[in-house]
Order: sequence, then C-alpha cells, then structure tokens
Amino acid sequence: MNFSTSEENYIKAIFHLQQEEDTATTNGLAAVLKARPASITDMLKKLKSKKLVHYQPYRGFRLTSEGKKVALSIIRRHRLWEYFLSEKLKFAWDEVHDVAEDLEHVSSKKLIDKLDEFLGYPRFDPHGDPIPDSQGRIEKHQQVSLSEIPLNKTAIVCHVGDQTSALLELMKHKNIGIGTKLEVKKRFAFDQSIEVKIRQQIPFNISELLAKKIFVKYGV
Amino acid sequence: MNFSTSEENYIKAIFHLQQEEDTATTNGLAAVLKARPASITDMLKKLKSKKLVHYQPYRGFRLTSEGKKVALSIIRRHRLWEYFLSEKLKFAWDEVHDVAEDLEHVSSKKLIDKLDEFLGYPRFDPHGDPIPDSQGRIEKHQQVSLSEIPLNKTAIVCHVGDQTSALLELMKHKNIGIGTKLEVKKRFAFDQSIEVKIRQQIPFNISELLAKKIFVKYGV
DNA sequence: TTATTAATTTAGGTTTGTCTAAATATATTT
DNA sequence: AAATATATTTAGACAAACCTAAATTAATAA
Ligand SMILES: [Mn+2]
Ligand SMILES: [Mn+2]
Ligand SMILES: [Mn+2]
Ligand SMILES: [Mn+2]
Repeated sequence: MNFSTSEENYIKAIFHLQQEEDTATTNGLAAVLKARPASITDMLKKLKSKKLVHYQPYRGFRLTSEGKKVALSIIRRHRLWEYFLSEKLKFAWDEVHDVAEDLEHVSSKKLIDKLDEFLGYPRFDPHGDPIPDSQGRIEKHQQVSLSEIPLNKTAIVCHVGDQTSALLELMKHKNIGIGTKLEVKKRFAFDQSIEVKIRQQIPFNISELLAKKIFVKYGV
Repeated sequence: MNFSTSEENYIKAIFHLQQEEDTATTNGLAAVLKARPASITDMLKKLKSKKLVHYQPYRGFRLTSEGKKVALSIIRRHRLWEYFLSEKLKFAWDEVHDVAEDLEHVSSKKLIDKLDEFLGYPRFDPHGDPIPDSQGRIEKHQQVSLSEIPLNKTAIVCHVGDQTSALLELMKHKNIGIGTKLEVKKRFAFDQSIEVKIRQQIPFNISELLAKKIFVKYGV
C-alpha cells in the first residue's frame, strides 16, 4: 500500500499521541497537526475505511495493527534521514527535523534499506530516539530523566525531550550531547536544580527544567 | 519562491523539451508528462501568471529566464540525488531515476548544498549528464555519438542517450560504462555496425542502434 | 437530573490538479 | 481559397485536502 503525504502525517501523529494516551482525540490531533477539528474528522473517516484506525464517532481513535506497521515505517524513514543529515551532512541537531519531515515521504523501500546499510544500521537518531528496523521492530530503552537518577552513578545521555534550538544552545554551552557520560553529585531542594560532573571537569549547575529534558541510562 | 511538485515537474519537462526545439507545444508536453492537453493548458496559465513561461495561446511556450533558473535548480537536485544513489548507495544505473524523481522535490537549499559538498562536488550524474552548480551554471560538453567519431582515436564514454534497463543490460554485457576508454576500429557499411576495442581486449561488434546511444569525448 | 459547556461531527465551500467532451483556432490539402 | 485535419483551448466535473459555521453529542456542573 502507498499513502499520501497527508495520510502519512496523520498516521505518524496518531502513533505519537498514542504513546502518551492509549486513545487519541480529534482536538488533540488537530493541535499537533495545526489543522481544524473538522479536517481531522474527514481524514479519520478515510483512514478508517482503509482499516488503519479503529474509530467510533465521538469516541476517539487508535491505530489498527496495520496502522501501527505503517507508522513505524514512516518513523524509520524519518529517523534514518535525521541520522544521515546529522552524521553525513553535518547538520546541527535542531536543523534535521524539518528536512526529515519532507524526506520521510519518499517511500521507496529499497532506498531506505540501502540508506540504512550505508549508515551502518544506526540504532538511534540524533535526538536519541530509537530507529525501527526494516521489520518495524523498535527498541524501547528504559530511560530516566536526569532529575530522577541516584547520586554519584555514572550515566550516559541517550535522549533529549524536545528538539528546539533553545535546548540545543543550552546543551551545547554546557557541553552535553547524546553519549556524554556524567554523574549527578547533588540535588538542591530549594529549586530542584542539580550539580552535574562530566569526567574530571569541575561540576556545574543545571536547572530543574533542563534536567527533566535530558534522559540517560545508567547502571547495569 | 517555492513550487508544488506538479509545477516543478512541468517546469523541468518544459526545460528538457526546449533543449530539442526552441519552443515547446501543448501536445508535446502532454506526451512527456502523460497528461491530457487540457491539463497542460490549465497549468500553463498558472505558470504564465507566475512569470515562469512566455505563453501565447495556440502559439506554444518557452521558459522565462526566471523559469530557466528554477528548472536548473530542480535538475541540480535530481542529478545530485542520482549521483548519491549510484555512488553511495550502490544503486544500479537504471534504478536511480525514479527515486530521484521524488527526492528532487525536497527543496531545502541547505540540504542540496551540503549534499553537493558531501559528494565532493561531482560534475556529472551517473548517466553522464552535467550537474548544475549552486548558481545554476551548467557545463555543456560537446559530446559526439560513437557512430560519428573518426576511426582509431581514443575516446571516453561520457554520456548515454537513454536510461532504460535494456540499454544498461547490454552495456554491462559489453563492459562499457561512463568513463570507459575505447576506440572505433572499423565501420561496416552494410548495417552501420561498428567494431570497437577497449584497451588490449579483443575488438567486438556494436549495432548502429547502440552506437547512437553511446556518447563520447575524444581528441584535444 | 436538568442545564450548561466543551468536544466532535456535518453541511457546504475553496483550491489544486486532474479529466472528458465540445468548441475554436491553426495548419495542410485539394 | 475552400475544405479538411490537427492542435489547442474552454466548459464543466471530480477527488483530495483543507476550511468556516452550524448542528449535534457527550461531559460536567448546578
Ligand atoms: Mn524529527
Ligand atoms: Mn528525531
Ligand atoms: Mn534522471
Ligand atoms: Mn540522469
């Protein structure tokens, strides 16, 4: 099956909404797609007729298992292109998303599988999100935000909670990126800010807001 | 300015038609785009209102200089992607065109300029067609078909006249590709077939039809 | 449990890009 | 110079993907 750019954007957005809440709503989807609720209803009727969503009027909707498969293949394309842009074309971290948003709709399976091979089968995109394999299998790494890990345990940054350039700027300034090894030395009750140390460097302070956007894995 | 996929396909097709005949016709464009003449007329009105073509009803049309600039930037994207697919992803020669046909419509200037840099500023695509630079400058190499060059002069294959897999298959079998050095040893009047030698190998025969599709440069 | 509010759907348009069939303009023959 | 043939345009429709404004349904508060 082949889907229009618009259908693909809907399917992908529903998938992401379902990660939060099991069933997605018309207004919720309208908000993320920046479209009016009436347009969402129109498209949902179409997706339902194509058996990509379960949908009862007024009752919200969920992707069918077929719909999920399609969503994962779009996400695979998106994240592989993001990796390509960042790794090969040296795009900055906050520049990859918009371009990948277009590239993801070029749907040649051969293109994507060869791209994957060319890139060396990367497992995570530049934001630390896992890249589904060609069967649509996705690795869900149990990641914890910096604000939750125990003190004095070495942790590796593996994911960032959003992709704005504001966040990128701050992380660049503090020298933190995907893969950075660090440990939390102290937590201040007053403002929930934390003291972080990278290797032998002098520890520095991170706000609660930032700590919540930086996800790590640690321990065995 | 940004153009729709459809507008871009029209502009590019008009550009190619104009390489043959200075002014393009409704039916001619309908044939290459596989659309009905009425659709062509509709789109030409729009392109005219955007000042991309000179167009007088019933009199044919030509790209304006602005239209040519746009066409060249689409062709640049197309050929850079073809080069990428062939060189980096190891696509065969006759597989690159269709995928590039989609990729060419992703119009981020930064993407294309970085891709160009990543590829090392290639000057020709896998079919030997020149790639316009970021200013839209294109190199027109005066190429001659194998059926026209003088005997016993070393020539280098630089271009193929079409991109079908039938042609690719035959050229692969004869071990001829872009860059191959060869010379024509003899021409047979009976069927216009020619005897070709590649380096120290045993000369072999090539039909008139094939000779006309293989373009070379030679001499100083 | 009714009344009010919020969420969602329906009805009816619009734009883009396509099409068929009919009309018209240009080119080619006699 | 007509008559005929061919190329092109116009008229009118249609599907996709949007929209606004008006119902309608469901949720919540009185
Ligand atoms: Mn992204
Ligand atoms: Mn990402
Ligand atoms: Mn091509
Ligand atoms: Mn080419």
